[in-house]
Amino acid sequence: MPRSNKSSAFTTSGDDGKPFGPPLIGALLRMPWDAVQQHMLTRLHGSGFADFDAAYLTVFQYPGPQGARPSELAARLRVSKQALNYLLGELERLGYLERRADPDDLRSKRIALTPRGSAAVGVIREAVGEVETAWARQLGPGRFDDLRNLLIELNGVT
Amino acid sequence: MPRSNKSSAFTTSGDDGKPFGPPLIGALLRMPWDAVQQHMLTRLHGSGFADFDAAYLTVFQYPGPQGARPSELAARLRVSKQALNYLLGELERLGYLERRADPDDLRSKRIALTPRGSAAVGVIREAVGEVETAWARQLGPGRFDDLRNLLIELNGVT
DNA sequence: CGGTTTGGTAAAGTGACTTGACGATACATG
DNA sequence: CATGTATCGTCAAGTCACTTTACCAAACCG
Repeated sequence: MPRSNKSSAFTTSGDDGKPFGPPLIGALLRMPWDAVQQHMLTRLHGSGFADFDAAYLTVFQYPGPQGARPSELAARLRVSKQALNYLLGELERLGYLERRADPDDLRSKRIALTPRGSAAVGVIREAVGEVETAWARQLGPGRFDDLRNLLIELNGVT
Repeated sequence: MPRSNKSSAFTTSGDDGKPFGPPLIGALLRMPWDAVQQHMLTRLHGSGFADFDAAYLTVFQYPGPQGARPSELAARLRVSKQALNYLLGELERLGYLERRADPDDLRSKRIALTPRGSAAVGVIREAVGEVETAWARQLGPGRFDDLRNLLIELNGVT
């Protein structure tokens, strides 16, 4: 996030004496999103990846950095290529990935996950899966599928 | 947003030759959330609040800063009180709010929105409402209500 | 070929954070 | 009442994920 995990507002208090309005759609999306993020970090830190900082999650956003060129990935993540390169340097230093020469273009590089990086990806997936399981149990499986399908449709629009 | 509009990952690419998995629940929540945030900022910047930075949205998170004490708000937002105080200083300098003495506790302050601050809150609400309207039209009104209700139930759990 | 665009990087600066320390007020206990 | 302790806001210094500016080298384009 940019700064990583900080972020934003979605609805606000009533002024003065007035009662609050109901939570609006922004807050409703943000809060479970925060919960997913938090669970991913907790599981990473407890699985041998204590050096995995919240900021690095940006790089691993769907569909992940594997095989991408730094410029392309920076554009996808909407940060400058310098900012991304800083994060890639940290991740390379910690052994999560490597920047390899691209045989097809001598100017370019390709990002390759190391075994350690792939293992971290596995933990992230597990963590997300655990959250999905917990939510499915809470809502009931059919209704969780409804939620997922509605979100997929919404993402298609956005 | 922290950092402003950047943020985090939720699912990742398949390694090497394998195909990608489907978008997981994290990504599905993050993407429309980003869209809401972006629309709020766009509307603010186009409505006389060009100096409203993305970082300030943090302070206006539901249910907003009105009447809160800085320490309490910092705890709610999970940032240090120093970090919040920095943002409050900026927002006070720009005329969005004031920190007033608390008559009940001489150590404490209370945050009060200025008219300008309340106007910005109004624009934020409008912006969220516009997004809701657009999504309701896309999904159909009944299905948008379903989405909202599922999210409310999920937030009740979290 | 020569001019322009594209990919990565180095350098310097910014701003939203952090931790540490502090004085002032509130509160709890003897 | 006195005295220790917890809490409030703030100052100061440092960190780090960014940004803008500037480059060089390779690719592409006529």
